[in-house]
Amino acid sequence: MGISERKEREREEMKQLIMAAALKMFLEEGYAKTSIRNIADAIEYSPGTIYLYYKDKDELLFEVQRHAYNTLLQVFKEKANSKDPLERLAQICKTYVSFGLENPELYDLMFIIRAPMNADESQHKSNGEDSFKYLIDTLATCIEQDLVVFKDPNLAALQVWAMGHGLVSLDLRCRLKVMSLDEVTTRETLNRSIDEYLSCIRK
Amino acid sequence: MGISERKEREREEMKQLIMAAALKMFLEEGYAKTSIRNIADAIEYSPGTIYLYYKDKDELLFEVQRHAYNTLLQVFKEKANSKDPLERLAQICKTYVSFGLENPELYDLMFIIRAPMNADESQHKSNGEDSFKYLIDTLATCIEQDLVVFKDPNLAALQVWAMGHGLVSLDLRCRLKVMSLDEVTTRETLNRSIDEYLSCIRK
DNA sequence: TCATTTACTGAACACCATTCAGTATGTTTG
DNA sequence: CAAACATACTGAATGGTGTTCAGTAAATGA
Repeated sequence: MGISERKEREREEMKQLIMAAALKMFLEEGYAKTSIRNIADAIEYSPGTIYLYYKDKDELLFEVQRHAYNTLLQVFKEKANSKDPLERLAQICKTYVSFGLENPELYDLMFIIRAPMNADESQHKSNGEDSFKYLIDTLATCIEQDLVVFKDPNLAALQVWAMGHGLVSLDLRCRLKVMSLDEVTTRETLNRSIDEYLSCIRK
Repeated sequence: MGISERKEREREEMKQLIMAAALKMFLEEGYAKTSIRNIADAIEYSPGTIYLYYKDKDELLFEVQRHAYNTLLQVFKEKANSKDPLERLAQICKTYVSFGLENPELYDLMFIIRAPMNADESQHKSNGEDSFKYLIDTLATCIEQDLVVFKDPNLAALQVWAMGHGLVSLDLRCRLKVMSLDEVTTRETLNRSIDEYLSCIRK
């Protein structure tokens, strides 16, 4: 009997419907300003229904994050695929920063917002791991070929990520105001910082 | 007549009372979980009273931030005051990271939380500027004495800050889970990253 | 002493996330 | 086919939130 299969499929479709609406509204209005009621309104169901598919608002955010991490990985595979590992590393960094600046709300959901990485310990390792692995692998190749000053790919990846995330998140949180540079140059400033940093770690 | 002076003083004391209670509760419970009602309860006033002294919850947060930035600057002056500019730079970085790890809630309020830097454009330049200037000055001295690879103190400060902030905020948001290192070594890992980075930018 | 200003209250408003008794529909079983 | 059961969904209710504002009581000034 294919009924239970159909039910399962319908359930998955419903989860997708909710997730898509949530994503859209998170991006347009931000996580905090998007209420379960709003999402329910948007998909023309009652608020209670959403709780039949997601435990709470955080679980919904978690689902959206998973989606976003996959997106980032896809972008990496598209725009950071040079054969030359050093070049690829540069592409990864530039792509990461562009991604953050062009999708500020999405970046927020992925890397800055509090919930739900803190509470829920179990599953999250898998979340975003692939994108991070993409960076680690590239750095491992760089290290193998003796192109960078690093020795441990993990530590190297942490450092590179920290630099990228630091630049993007300081900008998104308007902490670059203290530097008083006009908006047009913000992006250029960040890119120059990345370039300077990369030339530092190059051997 | 000293009445208006006394009133002014009393007003300032009341603002301090509210701010102190807010800070305490922000640190203990976090910004989001601290309600105006809770603060009012703590100081034994009605919720409405708080709005006679602060426009809204964000303005209260802003006041707390101002306080926190001053604290950070004091810590810098205490623990990062070596005569040798390179040494001082290292001290600043280490102090910054320690400050973040030891005061996670405070760090959150200062650098990660959304409100209110975004909305309110006017005053915030002054906020935290002093601490940033402390870093810029140190880097300017390093550049003068040709000790680092940088040329522009502003860009240099941005990069150093980004690295520090990146490391701390990724840790606070549990994004280092992807690296699966035991807790004891987290701090050591961050310190080693800082050291490695500093040796990169040294000439 | 009396009018006015000031400080404060706390109920009310419009939201929020979440729960759950109740309903209505789809599915399985006798 | 009908009755029993399972599933999907509703929407009102609970206990919270930030914020406002009419009303009160005390301090001040005339």
